[in-house]
Parts: sequence; structure tokens; C-alpha cells
Amino acid sequence: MSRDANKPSSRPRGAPRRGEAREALMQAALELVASEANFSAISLRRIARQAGVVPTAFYRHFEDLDALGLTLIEDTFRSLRAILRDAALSSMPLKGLVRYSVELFAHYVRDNQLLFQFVVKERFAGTVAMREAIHNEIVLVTNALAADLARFDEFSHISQNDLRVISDLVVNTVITLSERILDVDPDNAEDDALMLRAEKQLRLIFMGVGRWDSQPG
Amino acid sequence: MSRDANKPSSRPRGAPRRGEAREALMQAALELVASEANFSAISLRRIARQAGVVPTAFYRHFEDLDALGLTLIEDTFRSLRAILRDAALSSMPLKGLVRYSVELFAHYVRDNQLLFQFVVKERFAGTVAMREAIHNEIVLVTNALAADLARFDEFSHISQNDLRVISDLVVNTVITLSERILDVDPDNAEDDALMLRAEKQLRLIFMGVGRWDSQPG
DNA sequence: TGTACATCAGTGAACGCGCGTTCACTGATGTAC
DNA sequence: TGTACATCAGTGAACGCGCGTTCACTGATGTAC
Repeated sequence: MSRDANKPSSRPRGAPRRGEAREALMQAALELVASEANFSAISLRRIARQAGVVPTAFYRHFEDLDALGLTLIEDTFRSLRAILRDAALSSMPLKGLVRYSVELFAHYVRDNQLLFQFVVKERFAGTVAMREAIHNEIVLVTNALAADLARFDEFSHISQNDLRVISDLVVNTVITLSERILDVDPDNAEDDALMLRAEKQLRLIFMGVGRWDSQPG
Repeated sequence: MSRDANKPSSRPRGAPRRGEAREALMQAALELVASEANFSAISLRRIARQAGVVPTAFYRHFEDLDALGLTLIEDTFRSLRAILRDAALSSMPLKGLVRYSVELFAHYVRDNQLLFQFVVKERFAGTVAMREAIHNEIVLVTNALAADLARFDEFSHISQNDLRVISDLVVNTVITLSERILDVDPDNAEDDALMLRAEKQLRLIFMGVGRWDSQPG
């Protein structure tokens, strides 16, 4: 039991402490979106209620709901970019890279379930601003992957453009994996099957790359 | 000019003729979803207004908005299944199949732009019932593709399970293509680039299949 | 061909509700002295 | 260490609005005779 719980307080039970409302609103939005259809289906008032805050307090932290949504997207990808940077995939041997990457990514999606659920839903169903923000971030990830692949000798026969085409296919496959992981109970056996399938698909793609000729004539 | 336009009528200009309201409501929903974020963001009253019908008329044709959404999904896939059946891809030579399939599908998506836009948006952002309906239909398409592939000699060394893994990757790649086609202006040059990229990705996959071994060990 | 009637798609008024946003306020916290 | 004050996060009442849904209705269409 925390000390606070024993002290008399004018602050309602469960309400966020001063200065924590912003985080509480973001978390509340994520929770509601995860349990409902999507972001446009939930109201400012419900988010405030879930955050334990009065509706008008919302405006102290965000201009409107759009601003909150964009902040959630930015946060998700800032964190994802950090993970991908720290993973330093390009310094690994190609052998084993696929399995390692799939497991890393799957764990990361699980650890950030609510954020990814939000992004998956808003990627096509969000406002134009949100869709563009997500799209731009995915393009950045794809470009980074293409640059990483270019460092491997195994891909020296592939043109820069084709490396982007291949990276695009890889990224889409990994996105599909994460969409599926989010649909499945965390400690379900199905989870392993999803990862195994994605792994097979990525190995299949890289097998094709071995035979690929960037200058067909 | 139609004869109706010359006859005096108590029916308001633009309002659907008797018995056409159901179609008008479905079309109105598609138009509004295409111009807004998604289905959950539009109201029964706006759909009725767009259809040129009074809100209560909606209940003559659908129990609620959910029922309308599910009907749109069923219609989309009934039509798509018919196209794929008639295309009879499995009776074609494998050579040239990729280009033909990509072009067929791209044209079909363009011709049914509003329906596909609806499905793309609701695939992850819809109600549970809508998401399940879409998911089940995609599984059916994937199974059908696996069965088609099994008829080719080129794939005789692939296990049934691996054929499904491969079909899944192909279907996902084609879904991604259609999502992108819907984001782009119809007579834009970018359109060809999208098709070319998808074509390359599919050829890459089938190159991998040539080297694939279903019994590694 | 004409008439009486049943059907039922579409109407229009009305309801209570949750919504986003405004406004003046309160009172806890941090800072200057 | 104590006091006065500025800041500003959070409050609570109030507003007008569009919403989904109900209900009794109207009147065009198709059918039986």
C-alpha cells in the first residue's frame, strides 16, 4: 500500500497527480482504441473519463483529438527507430539474421501492444494527417533496410532500386506479421506458428534474391 | 433526358425511386467512407442524407449500421470471388501469369474503387464482426490460390503447407498493391510504377520457390 | 377494363443523450525576496 | 526559514448540436375480382 493511500487527499481516487494528465490521456486513448473499433470511434469525453480527468483538462495538453493521435504515432515510431538502430542488424552475419530479426520484432510488438494496435488501425482508417505520418515513417524504415542490405556482399549484384523493391517486400511481410501477432492471445501456441511462417516467407524472399538479376537482357 | 424528368412528381429532386433506397444507402455509405476516415466515423443520418432519404427509411432495409457494413463486405468478396473464378488462372501457363494477374487485379481494384477502399479501411479498424468477415474471405482466397498453385508441375516439390505459406505471401503482396493503387490518382504515372514493383516482388518470390526445399535436413 | 383493398417503402415530428467547446473559477506548486 | 505572489493544470457549469431510435402517418404500387 502506498503512502498516498493513507493520507487524506482532495484528489479523487485513481485520478492522475498534477502534471501526469498528459500521459494519462495518451494511455487512456490507447486503451480505448484497443478495446473499440478505432480512434475516430472514441470521443474526447470518453478519453478524459478513462484518464480520470475532466473533459476540459484535455485542452491543457492537446489542441484537439488529431493532435493526440499524431503524438501517439510519433512516439511509436521514435521508439521503433531506436530499437532498429540499437539492433545494428547490418553488423550481423546474414546467416541467422532472419530468425533473429523476426524474434526481436515480435517481442517488441508484444511489449508495445497498445501502440502498435493503434498504428495498425490508423494506418488506413485514420485522418489524412495520421495516414501520411505513418506512411512516411514506414518509408524511412524501408529505406534504412535497403541501406543495411547494401552492405552485404550477398547483395552486391542487386541494383539500388531493386534493393528498395526487396526491402519493401520484407517490410510488408514484417508488418503483416505484427498485425497477426496483435490479433492473437500472447501465450497462445499459434504465436509460434505465425513467427515460423513469417520466417519461412523471409527466407523464401532471400532465396529469390540469390537468383535475382538486376540487369536482365 | 429521361421521361421522368419531364413529368411532375412529388418525389424530391435526386431522391431515389421507390425500391431503390437500399442501393442508394449502400452507395452513400461507400462514398462517405471514401471521403472520410472510416465507417465508424460516419452516422446513420449522414448516410441517409447522402442517399436522399429520410433517416428512418434506413430501418426499412438494414437492422443497423453494422448490418449495412457487413453487406458491403459480402458484396465485395462475392464479386471478387467471381472474378478470380472466371480468370481461371490455373489453366494458364506459369510464364506470363504474374504480369497477367497483377494487371487483372489492378484493373479490378480500380473498377471497384469505393468497395475496396471500404474493405481496406475496415480490415483492421472495423467492428469485430466486420474484421472477421474480411479475414475469413482472405483466407478463402489464399486457400484457393494454394490449390491453384498445386496444379503446376513447377511446384510439385513443395509441401501442401509450404504452398499455403507461399500463397499467403503472394496474397499479402497483392493486398499491399491494391492498398497503394487506391491511394494514387487513377491516371497517374505512379500507377505503373506500383504495378511494376508488385510484379518484381512476385517474380522474386517465385524465383525463391524454385530453390525451395520442403524437406530440409 | 375498372374498382376495392392490402402491402409496405418512405415520411416527419419528437425524444433523450452524449458530444465538443466556452468560460470564469480554484487551488496546488514553484519562485523571488 | 518564512511570506507574498505568479503560474497554470485541473474544475464544473453551461451552451447548442447532431445523434439513434420510436411512433403514427401517408400514399404509391401490385393484386384479386
